Amino acid sequence: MPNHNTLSESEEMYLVTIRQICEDCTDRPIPIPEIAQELEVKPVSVNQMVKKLAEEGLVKYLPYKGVELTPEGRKISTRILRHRRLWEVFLVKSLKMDLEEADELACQFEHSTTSDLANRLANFLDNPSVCFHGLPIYSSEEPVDTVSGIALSHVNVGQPFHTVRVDAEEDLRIFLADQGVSPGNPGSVLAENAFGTIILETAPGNRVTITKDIAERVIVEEHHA
Amino acid sequence: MPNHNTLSESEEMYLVTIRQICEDCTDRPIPIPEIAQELEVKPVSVNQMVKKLAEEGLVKYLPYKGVELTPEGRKISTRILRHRRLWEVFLVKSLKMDLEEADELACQFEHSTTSDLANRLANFLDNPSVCFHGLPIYSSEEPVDTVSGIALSHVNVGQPFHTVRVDAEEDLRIFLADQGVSPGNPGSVLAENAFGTIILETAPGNRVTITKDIAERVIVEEHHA
DNA sequence: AGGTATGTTAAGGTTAGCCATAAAATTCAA
DNA sequence: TTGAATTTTATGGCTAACCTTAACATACCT
Repeated sequence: MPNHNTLSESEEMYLVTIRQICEDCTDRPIPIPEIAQELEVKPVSVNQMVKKLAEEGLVKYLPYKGVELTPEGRKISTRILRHRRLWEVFLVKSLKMDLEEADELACQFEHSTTSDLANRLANFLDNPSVCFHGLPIYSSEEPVDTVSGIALSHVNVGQPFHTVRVDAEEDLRIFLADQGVSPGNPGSVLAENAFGTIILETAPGNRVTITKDIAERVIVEEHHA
Repeated sequence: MPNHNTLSESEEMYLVTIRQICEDCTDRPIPIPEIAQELEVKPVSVNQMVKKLAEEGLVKYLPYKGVELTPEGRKISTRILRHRRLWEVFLVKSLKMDLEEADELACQFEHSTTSDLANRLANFLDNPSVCFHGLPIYSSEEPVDTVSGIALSHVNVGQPFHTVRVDAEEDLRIFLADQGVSPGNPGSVLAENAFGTIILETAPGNRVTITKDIAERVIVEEHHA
């Protein structure tokens, strides 16, 4: 039972930093030296923090590759950003503060903000969908692309889905992307055969066959109803 | 940069505790053992904290008598209570939170709340005069010291004054206090020389030389005819 | 004066957390 | 395969706070 309510400010900083690098680029793992540069600390320090976060199940560390957020880590960083941005909106919109001061305070307040409070605040503000920087204010429902993500290898035949993440090295990611299997892209499982492969359709008429062990590394979200 | 914005949570707790005992009873000095009991710590710990608060000019300590708030300490504890209670009102009234949870959060938020923010919040809430416990929400008017206090570096030669506050880290505060430059203590400026230092007399025959950049951090009130 | 209460000082222990250097081990990549 | 990069471990330092015990010092009051 990871204790996510007790993240230090520093842990939150690391998490959010990773999250934001993730968002800028795509889903590649973030190398430790890159995080170190961003936060202006030595790589070894990042290494330790990453180890800590990994123990808490918030990131997945692939040595020599980099760091990526687990669904849990993604959820938490999402929550942090949601809370910050809600406060920002409140401070700017309701209290007419300067954006810059508001951001600073929002960051402070976030540390003491429970999900319940955030929901109340969101409601009070008429559930804004973006902050004053134009960045999204995620819903309190766990953001689609994360919590409900499951491995493609576990998706039933006939099930439509869209890809959320591809846990693989660059070559494989590019190969899959070429076939239409990349974050955001929809698809459906046409069939599953006896040789440990599954057949997808990633666009009308565009069929792709991949092995199950590759499918295990493709995280998708199923389309329901 | 007043030292007063950088009180630790514990310092705030002590200050508010003293304040509240003061309000219950009248203006008698509060004995240290009483504070110790209230906060469930040993008297010696209170002694140290009181010493610290006294150095910062927030309380006046009368050995064997007790502690009382200085105007500055009163002002700060007032501000803390104001901020807490404003948050309480916002959380309960606008966000419909339970009073108990609201109080807890209000206490957290108060630590990051600037006067400016509090004023905006008060305004937003139509300047409530009591919180949900029926306790007063003090106004933001802050008299005395702030207005009349000026940096010792700006005091003219010959001018008598008394020290109001020393905006400095502990070592320097102690050093200055040893020389007679501490909140409440009088003095006068004897001379100013070409080396960027000034000479004070803090007691008959007791002369002190300090640099101007230190003097900049000593806030005093001038004695006018 | 003498006991009790209170104050003071010195020294140390604790918690919580971060970051760093150095050196050894491993992996990567040309 | 070999040098460069990366990782890991072990150690240490540092900040910021707070609280405590022990021992000594002082004041208060009868």
